Amino acid sequence: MKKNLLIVESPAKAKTIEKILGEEFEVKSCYGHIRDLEKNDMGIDIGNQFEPRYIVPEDKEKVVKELKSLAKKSGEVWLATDEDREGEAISWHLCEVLGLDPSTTKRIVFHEITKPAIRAAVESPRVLDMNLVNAQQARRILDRIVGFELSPVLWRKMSMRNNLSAGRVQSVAVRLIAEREREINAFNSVSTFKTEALFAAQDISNKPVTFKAEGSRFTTADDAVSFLQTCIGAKYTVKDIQVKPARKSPAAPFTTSTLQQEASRKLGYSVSRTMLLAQKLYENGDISYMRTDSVNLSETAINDISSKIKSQFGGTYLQVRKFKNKNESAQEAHEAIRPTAMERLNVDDADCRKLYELIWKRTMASQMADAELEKTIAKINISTNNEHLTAQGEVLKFEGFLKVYREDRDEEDINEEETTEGMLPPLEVNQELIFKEMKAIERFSRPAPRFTEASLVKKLEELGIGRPSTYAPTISTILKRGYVEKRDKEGTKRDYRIMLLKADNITRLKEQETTGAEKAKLFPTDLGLVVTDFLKQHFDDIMDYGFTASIEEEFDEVAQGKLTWNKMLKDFYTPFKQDVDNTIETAERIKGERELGTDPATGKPVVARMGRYGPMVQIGSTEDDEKPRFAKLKATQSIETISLEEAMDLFRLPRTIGTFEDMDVTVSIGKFGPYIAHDKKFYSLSKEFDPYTITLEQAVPIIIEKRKAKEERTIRVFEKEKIQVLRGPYGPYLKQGLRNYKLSKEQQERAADITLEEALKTIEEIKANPPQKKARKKKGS
DNA sequence: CAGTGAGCGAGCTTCCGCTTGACTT
Repeated sequence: MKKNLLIVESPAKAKTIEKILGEEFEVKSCYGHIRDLEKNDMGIDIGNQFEPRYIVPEDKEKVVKELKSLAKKSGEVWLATDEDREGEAISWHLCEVLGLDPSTTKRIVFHEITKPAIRAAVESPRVLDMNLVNAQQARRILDRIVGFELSPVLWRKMSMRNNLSAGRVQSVAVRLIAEREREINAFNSVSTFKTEALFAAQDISNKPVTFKAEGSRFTTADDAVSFLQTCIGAKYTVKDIQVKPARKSPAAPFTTSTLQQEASRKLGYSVSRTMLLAQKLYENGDISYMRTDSVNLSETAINDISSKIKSQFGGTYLQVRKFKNKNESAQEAHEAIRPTAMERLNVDDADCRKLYELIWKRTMASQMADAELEKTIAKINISTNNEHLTAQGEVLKFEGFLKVYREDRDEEDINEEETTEGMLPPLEVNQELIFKEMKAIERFSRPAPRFTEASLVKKLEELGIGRPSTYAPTISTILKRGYVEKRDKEGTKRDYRIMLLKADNITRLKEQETTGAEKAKLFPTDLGLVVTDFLKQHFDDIMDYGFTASIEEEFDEVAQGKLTWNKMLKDFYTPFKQDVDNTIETAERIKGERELGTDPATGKPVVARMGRYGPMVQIGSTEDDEKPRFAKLKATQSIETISLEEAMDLFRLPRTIGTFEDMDVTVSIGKFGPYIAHDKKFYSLSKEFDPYTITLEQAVPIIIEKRKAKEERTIRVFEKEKIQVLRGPYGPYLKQGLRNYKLSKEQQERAADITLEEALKTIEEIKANPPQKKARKKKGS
């Protein structure tokens, strides 16, 4: 009997399933989508009911060919792609390409790669759900329309660069970052004065300890001082003690988004690094599938985890839990991310180990008992006024899941008020306390922090925008387009006031703190801000945070057969296309201009705006007789925040800072950043030097150093032919003019002896037979 | 390789969501 062919999406999955199914089935993978819309003319016949034109992309031709020939040879073809909208569509495309009848071809689904789940699936095949397929087609076509109509609008209206893009997901992601930045810029920090007292006491073993109690907050320094004055000479008595039990529960097992968040907080990984390592672990069979929005664990997995918890910590630590997805947009085609075998505590690959451990711990904790705490709150009376102080303590009574795992929190979720920490010494009601000191400390309110990659993913997921497979690529896209930058920001120093009451005396102190320092955060560029403003102004509905959620509702209606996909698209397209046409016709070019003031020297206006080559400042206007002066903004400056003073500073380049070897040394900023020019040669400046302040004394050693480095790199020179043998990071190589040529291993070893003849011959050979670059993707034809 | 900044218009770019590899100027 011929074997049946079962097709799944992922090759790693195919291997596992083949083992489970045995003789009857050959299991193959189609590597995701096998067809896509043609790129020419959008790939859609808009006038003809939005009829899509599908093609097999070049990089999928091989897979499709193989599947076709296998399908011919096999018995029956079974489709086992993921059970969600995209998976259903992949199965339909397979039918179309392999010539299968969608109304009879066997379609099976499972949410976990376990023997019982797959056996059960094979027992009850169904056929394709064409409504679900149509919902996917509607999703695909709408995204194509939005992307391929909006992007060209930007090309027309922006004078800068020509690979700009816009889309349902990326443009909203940029908007989130842009708006957060403006919130931060507009934030007015307000300070309040937080009071706290220190008392001396003895702990259980009679050791002297101090503990803290908090009082009211005051809005002004005077109020705080007045309060401290009323406390002079006071007695402090415990008025009331409350002891309350409390519990903490573990977080759900990982989804793609929560894994990215925790790997970012605990390990400092970027979203793409996390996915790369997770992919390795998955391909190695160490973890379940890593692109998932489900928090569900299979029965098989729960049994495995349970027995591991029992053997390692004992039965009191076990608490089997079923987690539910909060998120409505979740499609739950897979399990949560978990180790495939809990007995494996670690993996060999050093790069993957930390991530694996994180997944292992989170998975264990999710099925462990609550942690039990005891919270103590003591209220303390002040004899000289009506205020009171509060001391809080917390004791862990039973560790529960905290034995293995504690979830980190985002900056923005950390509430400054929560200061419960440590234990309180034993206290009794009516006990008089030994007062040491009381402080009123100035504290400033803080704006919301900038997004990290991971906190952006969290926000997108909350809004139902994007999918587990696209979070990492979306971030790459907005970075690549230059809408957003990932960087650190140095903090600034700030004074804060402290009023100290000690030994019946009040003293005023001043201390310094650093504020606003950020690491690996997402900042919008001027380009991102300007494009966001433009899109919001003209395509408000697409930029709305609720847009995806609302069209998802319509896709659901299509999936339920209550709405036809063509009608849905028509209702969307008619007003959208009008907006597009309107915008092309009437909207002004995007400039993002901001007036900064007038140039003190000439009285001419100074503006900051987007130019052809990026953000810049300009003195005078192009209509003047005299040509305006231009200067590029520094990387950390923005059109929105640059001051007139900072702008005028930019016109200080190029500077001549002195002479060396009888020739001028000048400093400027060029295409490749700041540089020193001397004797018609250029020397790039490293970050530690500021071109605006660098001195001749600093510049000369740089010139000498670079000359020396160049000499050391040079192995041989054939002056007349302009050929050099140079030492590079990958060993010796040839350079003629501006082009580099590789030397063979054998040639590298005797680089110093290479003759002019041999060099010329090598270059000729390489020119005649250029090294194969990776084949460029051809456009859909 | 180290400057540009008007408007015109060749010919180019672009979306989101499934999936993995093949590269080291």
